[in-house]
Amino acid sequence: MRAAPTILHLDMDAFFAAAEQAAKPSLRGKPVVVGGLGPRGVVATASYEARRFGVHSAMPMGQARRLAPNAAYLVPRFAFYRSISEQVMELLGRLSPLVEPLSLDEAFVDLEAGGLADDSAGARGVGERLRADILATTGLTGSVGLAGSKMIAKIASEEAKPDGLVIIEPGTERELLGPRSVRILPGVGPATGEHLRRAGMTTVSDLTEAGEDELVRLLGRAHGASLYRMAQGYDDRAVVAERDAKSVSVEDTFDVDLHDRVRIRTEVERLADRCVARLRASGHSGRTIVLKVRRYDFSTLTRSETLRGPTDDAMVVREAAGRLLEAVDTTGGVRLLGVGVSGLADYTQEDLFAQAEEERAAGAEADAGAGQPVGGGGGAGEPEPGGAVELAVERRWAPGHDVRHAVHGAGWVQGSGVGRVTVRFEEPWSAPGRVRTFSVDDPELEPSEPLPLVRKECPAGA
DNA sequence: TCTGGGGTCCTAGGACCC
DNA sequence: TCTGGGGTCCTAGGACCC
Repeated sequence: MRAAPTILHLDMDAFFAAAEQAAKPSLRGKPVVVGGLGPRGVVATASYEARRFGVHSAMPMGQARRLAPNAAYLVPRFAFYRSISEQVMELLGRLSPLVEPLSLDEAFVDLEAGGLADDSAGARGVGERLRADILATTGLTGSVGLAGSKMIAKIASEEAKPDGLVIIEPGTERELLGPRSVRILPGVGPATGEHLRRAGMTTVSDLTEAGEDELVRLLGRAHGASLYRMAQGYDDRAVVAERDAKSVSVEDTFDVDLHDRVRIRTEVERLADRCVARLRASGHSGRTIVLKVRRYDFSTLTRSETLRGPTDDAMVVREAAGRLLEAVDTTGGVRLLGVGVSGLADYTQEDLFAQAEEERAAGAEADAGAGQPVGGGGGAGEPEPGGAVELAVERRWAPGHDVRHAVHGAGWVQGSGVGRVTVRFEEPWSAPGRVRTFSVDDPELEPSEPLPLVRKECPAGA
């Protein structure tokens, strides 16, 4: 809590969808929906044009398609969004050493620590300059909230959306929050909101009137106490630059439920391998292996096992996940499987060698007991069940992905099916382009990298 | 065409230890 | 000698966030 609004919250506007519109001139001003395109996909981000049809994040894709049948539907391209995000975070880093990213498109910045602003007018100047710089370097808009605390800065950026800046002056928080729904407070989601409503509390001032004891009784120690403070506009959480990862996990939802135990087992092993790859890439090893299973009826369970020491050995994680799976009833079918590792330790070379040996020994004991050694021959090179070729084609020509054609130049996949792929030829800085259709195995067509959204350093006079 | 994927934090009970 | 109290670790589940 500070006397000047020097905590800045930046939130990029409809980030994934806006990035796609910036890359694809023909989509500007049109409804765009980014998300999973499979039968069980959900919306990640909807452009403002699509939101007018009622489409929003986390909505099932099928529902979005009914609401906005003429929108463009695209799969997310995380590597592309990450590269834009890095440019934005770099700009934030120029404002202060204290930058706390919350996701690819959101961050807190402590302007006081940066020494660039110590009052309201200064903060506004920094915020407006930041928005201009973001637009100039990425071609995208972001909204800025400025306040004396994280919570209020975040509420301010929400009010500023889209493409705006809002300052909430310290001292005005309580009157601002009082009449608002409890749902604007961080940590109040559907369940807590409903809980509070049943207790007769719908606005923030209802919470302050109820008092801390009542909220603690209703919601538990930590949640109740923190909610009471938030409701009074009191929030002294610091902006924290570096936070250590606590877990790494991967999960897959399958287009159709899995029933075959053998198939389920191989999927778990695949997930274990992917999880370990991510774990190692992050420079960690971990001690607790978690298996997640979502059944046909959406009921979800987790089973975990803690090893004697941290590991980043794929076989160790596979075997642990496999043991956990053996104790799970999968009759009726499985819609999602996940494998995670928590209890992370920093990776060190010596540890790993010694621990791998130790776990191998422990694994051998366990196998002897269970009588179920992991079969040889399993692994990445195994033939896929039917549809592998179609799947590869789908991935290669996924909607929204960039391509290059030997004659027509740069473009992106608008759609594909029955052996054809439709490409729109345009670049971020060109006029909307025209569409052409090719065979999926046209030798002149190949996938390519995203183009920068803003043209670098044009030669003089351009 | 009903519900993604990657995380964080909290609670609660039992085991175990002092 | 019929029943304490606190701390930590582990497991499972749930709420929430983007």
